[in-house]
Amino acid sequence: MTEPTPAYKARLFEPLARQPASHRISTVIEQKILRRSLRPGDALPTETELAEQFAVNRSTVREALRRLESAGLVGREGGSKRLKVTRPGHAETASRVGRTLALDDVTFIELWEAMRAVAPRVAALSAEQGNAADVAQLEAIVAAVETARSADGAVNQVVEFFGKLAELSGNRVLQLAMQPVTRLLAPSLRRMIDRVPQGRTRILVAQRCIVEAIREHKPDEAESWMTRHVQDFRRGYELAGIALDTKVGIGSMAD
Amino acid sequence: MTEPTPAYKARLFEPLARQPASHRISTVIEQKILRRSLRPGDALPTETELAEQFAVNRSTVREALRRLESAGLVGREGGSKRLKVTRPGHAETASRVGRTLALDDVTFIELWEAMRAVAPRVAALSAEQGNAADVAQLEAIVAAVETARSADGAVNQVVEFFGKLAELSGNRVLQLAMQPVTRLLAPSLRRMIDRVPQGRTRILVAQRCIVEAIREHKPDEAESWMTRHVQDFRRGYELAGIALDTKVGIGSMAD
DNA sequence: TCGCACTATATTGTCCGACAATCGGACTAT
DNA sequence: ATAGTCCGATTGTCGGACAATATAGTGCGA
Repeated sequence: MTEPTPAYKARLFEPLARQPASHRISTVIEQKILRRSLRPGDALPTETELAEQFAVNRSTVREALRRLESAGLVGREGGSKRLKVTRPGHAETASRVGRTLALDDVTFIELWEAMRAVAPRVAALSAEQGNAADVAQLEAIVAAVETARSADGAVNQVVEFFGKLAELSGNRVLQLAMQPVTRLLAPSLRRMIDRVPQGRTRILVAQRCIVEAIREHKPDEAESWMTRHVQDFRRGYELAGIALDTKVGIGSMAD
Repeated sequence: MTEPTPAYKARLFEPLARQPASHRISTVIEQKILRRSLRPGDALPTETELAEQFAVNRSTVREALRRLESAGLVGREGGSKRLKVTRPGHAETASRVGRTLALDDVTFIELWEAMRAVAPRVAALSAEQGNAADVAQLEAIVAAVETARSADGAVNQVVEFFGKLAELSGNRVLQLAMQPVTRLLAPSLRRMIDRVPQGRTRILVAQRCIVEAIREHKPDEAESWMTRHVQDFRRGYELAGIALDTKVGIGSMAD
């Protein structure tokens, strides 16, 4: 599946890659950025200059730039005209991951498993790191979950809760891992809340316990509460009578 | 931090978004793909046709296409000329995530925490799912780790091991989460092996135990062995005298 | 009728030159 | 200092052009 080479025929030569100039150009610039020769904030040369330096037409340069732009490696700040080197924002990367997963028809249970793996550790780390201000922010979100009038609003706040938690953990890897998962899980959560009336209050209880554990810097408690919380989510989902292998849709991709 | 508006001055109007035509075009096509009007495998119209339909110049269409190409939403199969709709490959998405993290100067400890969260669950799931053929593949990789002559070779095989494990788990979310992490962790592992001679054999022992647990369908054992394995990795790292907050570099981005 | 070489056509990658819109400054008047 | 004006630089888009080559026919031989 991951091996494109047919096993029955050893290939002597790779198909020599004659990449279009535009592609090679974007690769060169990309490398410069990844190797920090070009640093975030630096302005790129103008299109005309680049065209001269690479000795190609400006149109060719532009195609390369569009590619880098889409990769999030360059972009504009404000209404500016010049392109600058930017570091790909987490939000954008996360949304790209979400897209990949959604197009892959991942199922609820796959997302849930990821949640089960990551969320408890995130909670534990947050309990180690969190300070009073952080806890206050979490409490604000929990309050918003409670008072949200629409189910959609509540769901969004729950997503926020996890996002903030990931932020508090101080771990950008876990943060980036969690973001697409929660976003894709949101529609499922929405349906679950609709069909299981007590679901929302159970969420609130769990959140309060987690926040409490974080406030008191008890990682183990935070972790175990989060574990229970995630388990609960699945149970609610089953209770709602939705199949675990339901494909999550694109509904949540609100770029 | 996330609020660019100065607090002291309420902004009355949003900056009105004048998107370039090429950008709007790529968005339109992207939406068609995400909403499954265009499905993977479908061929896009030719550039000339698109230019006619959108009533723009071909150059403009091309810029839009480069954007989509970079997003992994369209691409070519083989040496083909026509662009086809493709689902963004996991490999590509994973490498993009890796890039984002690397440019963010994530530290060893952050990656390790992610590993700690995900890997044990992956092992457990694999133990539930794995069949004899899968186990054989894992054993092959373990053997390769043992017989690898160069340290680099061994490290690559270890990465392979985790990759295969993630594949066996049948969970594409965890698979996608794990891939960038292991790849970014590879150089650290390399250095660790260099400095801690017994590291390699410890890895082998752990891998054997994990494979054994998978063969016998014992998720709990697989999980706890993996937990120990990951803990061990960290200990080896500390033993090697490398700071836990060492930034991982771009070294592993071998696109 | 099938398979294969060969040709014609379509399509892409790149180039050239052009132009309107507008952004960044410099310079000026209030 | 602020607002108004002017100008060069830069981007976004356009139209047309051409070589290279993938694709589709087309015809030929078995």
